Amino acid sequence: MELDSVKGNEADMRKISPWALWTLNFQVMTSLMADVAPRIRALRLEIKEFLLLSKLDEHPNPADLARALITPKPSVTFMVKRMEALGYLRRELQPNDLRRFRLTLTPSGRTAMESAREIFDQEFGRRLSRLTQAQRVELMRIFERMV
Amino acid sequence: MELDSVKGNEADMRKISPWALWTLNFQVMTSLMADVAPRIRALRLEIKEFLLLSKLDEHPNPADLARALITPKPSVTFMVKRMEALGYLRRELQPNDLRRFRLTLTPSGRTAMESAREIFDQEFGRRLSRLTQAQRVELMRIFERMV
DNA sequence: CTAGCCTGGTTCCATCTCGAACTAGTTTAA
DNA sequence: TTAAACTAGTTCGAGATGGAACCAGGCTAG
Repeated sequence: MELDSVKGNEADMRKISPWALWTLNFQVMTSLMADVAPRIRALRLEIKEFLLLSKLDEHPNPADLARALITPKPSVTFMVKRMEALGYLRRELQPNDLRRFRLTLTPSGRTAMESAREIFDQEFGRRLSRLTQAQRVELMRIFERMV
Repeated sequence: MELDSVKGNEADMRKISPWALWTLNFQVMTSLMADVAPRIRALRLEIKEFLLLSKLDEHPNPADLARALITPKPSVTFMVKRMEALGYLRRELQPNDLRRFRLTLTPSGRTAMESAREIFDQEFGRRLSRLTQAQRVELMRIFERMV
C-alpha cells in the first residue's frame, strides 16, 4: 500500500506529445536567449561567438569548431576573425599541419567568456530555481540521455 | 528495503550547474534542428516560418506574432510576405482596426504546417523514446514550470 | 473637435549568413 | 615519386536579418 502510493503515483498517464514538449522547450530557450542577449552583447559578444569561445579549449581549430557547433565553416571563419580583432583569441599556424590554425583564448578572451558563462548561469539558474533539486537532477539525467 | 530502494534512490547529490544543463539542452535542440531542417525545407518552409504558421490561429496578426515568437517586426513582415506569396496564408484588413491585418492559414498552408509538425513529432519523438514514460511526464511538468 | 501619444505595419539599409566554389596542404595508393 | 582524393580554411555573393526611422490609424485628455 505504502509501496503502491510511492511507486504508483505516476498516475499521470496523459499521452505526451513530442511536439508539445519541443514547443515548450523552444519557448524556454528563446525567452532565455532574449533576456541574456543584451547582457552578453555588453561584453562585445554575440551568443554564438560566446559559444565558440566556450568550446575553444576543447576544439582548438576552426573546422573542429564548425562541427562541434553545427555551424557552417564560413560563419566560423567570420566569427574567428571578429574574435581575433577584439583580442579575444590568438591564431597560430600549427607547425605539423600547415592547413590548420590552432586557436587559443587570450586572457581577456577567457575573462569575457567566463563572464558570459556567469550570465547564463544566473539567468538559467533563476528559472531552474522553480524546480525541486530532484527535478534538476532528473533533468540532467534526461538531457544526458538525449544528447 | 523495497521501499527504500524506491524512494531512497535519489542519492545523486551532485550539484547541478545551470550552465552545464543549458549547454546540454542547447546541444539537443541544435542537433535536432539540423536533422529536421532539410525535411522542413522540402515543404518550402524555414523553421521560423513554420513556427509562425503554427502560431497563426492563436495570434492572427503580425504584431501579435512578433511578440509571441520574440522576433523583430520587420522579420515578421518579411516572413508573412513569403508565406502569402507561397499561398500558405491570406491577409485581410481587419475592418474594426484599419492598422491591422488578420492573417489566416489557407488549406495548403495548414497542410504544410501539419506536415512540418509531424516531422518534429517524429524526430523529437525518436529522441524521447530513449526515456521512460515517467521521465517524459516529468519533463513536461518541468517545462511547464519553467516557461 | 484636436493635439499628443500609442500601436500596427512597412521601408531602408548596414550588417550578417552561409552555400558554392576555390586554394593550399596532407594522406593514400600505386 | 606522383596522381587522386581528401581536408582546412577562405572568398564571393545572393539572400536574410533586424534596428531605426517612418507613416498610417486609433485612443485619450483637455
